[in-house]
Amino acid sequence: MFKFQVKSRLDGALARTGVIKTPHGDIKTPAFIVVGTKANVKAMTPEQVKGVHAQAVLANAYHLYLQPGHALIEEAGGLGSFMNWKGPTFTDSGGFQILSLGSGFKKVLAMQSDELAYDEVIAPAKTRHAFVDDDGVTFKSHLDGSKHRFTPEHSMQVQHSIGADIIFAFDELTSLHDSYDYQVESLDRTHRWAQQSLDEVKKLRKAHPERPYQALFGVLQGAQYEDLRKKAATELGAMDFDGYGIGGALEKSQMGEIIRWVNEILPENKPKHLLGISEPDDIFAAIEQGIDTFDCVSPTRVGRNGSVYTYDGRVNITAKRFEKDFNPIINDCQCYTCQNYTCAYIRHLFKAKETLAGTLASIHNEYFIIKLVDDIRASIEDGSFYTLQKTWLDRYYKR
RNA sequence: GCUGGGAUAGUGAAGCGGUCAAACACGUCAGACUGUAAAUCUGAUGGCUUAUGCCUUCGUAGGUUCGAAUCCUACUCCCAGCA
Repeated sequence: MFKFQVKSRLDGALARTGVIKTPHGDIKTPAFIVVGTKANVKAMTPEQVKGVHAQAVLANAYHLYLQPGHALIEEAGGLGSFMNWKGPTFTDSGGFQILSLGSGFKKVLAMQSDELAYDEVIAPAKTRHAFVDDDGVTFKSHLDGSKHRFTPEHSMQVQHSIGADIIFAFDELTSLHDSYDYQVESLDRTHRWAQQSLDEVKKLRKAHPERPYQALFGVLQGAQYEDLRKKAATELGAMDFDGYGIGGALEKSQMGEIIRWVNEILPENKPKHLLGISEPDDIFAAIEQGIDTFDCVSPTRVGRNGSVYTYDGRVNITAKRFEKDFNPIINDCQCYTCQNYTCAYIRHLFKAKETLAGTLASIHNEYFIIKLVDDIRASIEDGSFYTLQKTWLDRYYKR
């Protein structure tokens, strides 16, 4: 069982609200999906994840394949049961690791930061852990250096074993520093892999009719190029996916535009997921252009590293000025952290390297981003989206 | 009291005649983080500063030397052993 219903739309824009129905529950969209790469949201218990009003969790097939192994998760009754998360789950295909273990680039580039020449910044072959060929990717495990190979079929089998409600086709995530010719070649490969992923998933569904339906999302690449992005939307849009993921490296300033290019072409009755994005300005831009869900490591990663969201921007809570600040991070924030702890205490925990620091900061950050998306959803329903966007972002980026 | 050993920047600790404002670690300060090789990484850290610049530092006070954190003398304090 998998279904997506659009509930309301924003006049004259692609933004909408809706519901994704999965075997493990509904997701009200737009929704922020919390990342739990290794079958846990770092530094948070599932109760805490629920407490920040997360609707779903996204794990990673590559990591779980390496450890503890997808077969074990299957034996445990699937991802949700294994990790004690009762709601909907997603898994990423492992495609992102082609970038992060391969060329090793930043995924999002701010405008002027790409002045460096390709060979000045590209990871040299000897330090790479991922190598792409036409049929798949050979990975060197980041855990022990052992060699592993992912093909579209293999990724689907792994994700089938893990058993998330929504899974992603195996794709190649290129770097913005790759040449146009390479982007063309890579996009063709990703589209072949998309078809192979789809075929394999259909086969697996047929072979295991007793299993809950796993929705498969195709992933659009094409980097910063309009023609390639539109090609991706046209070709994948014609295929029988349950939804779409928009992926790839992109220039921050282009984000909304890229999403609009593809969402104007993709079938509008299918959910669109933006992979790996959660900065507030990006969230507004994405939702405005019709994104229904997105996931990101940022709230937990940044939180564990001492950075917390406020309405006036993100701040490092470890800064000296919080030493004697006995207020919560945000005065009227309803999250567990702000309801119970002061900046001074959280700063102390970070300075003392106590693990509770990362937990409290992650709780706050996840709550903050999820609440933002919840507020945006409400603003689409009552038509105040643009007002919220302007007032919210003006304040956040004022500094 | 005697005999050894030692005192170096916020802390620990290298250095034992010049290339020393002084390695390294920790700490401190600041910054970064967008499908998690991330509880990680980067930078600064004597003062003044744009500085390949100046000033003040290696327990204290003298001395030797062109030149001393490094050698000598005295003193102060610390540690160990012996009385």
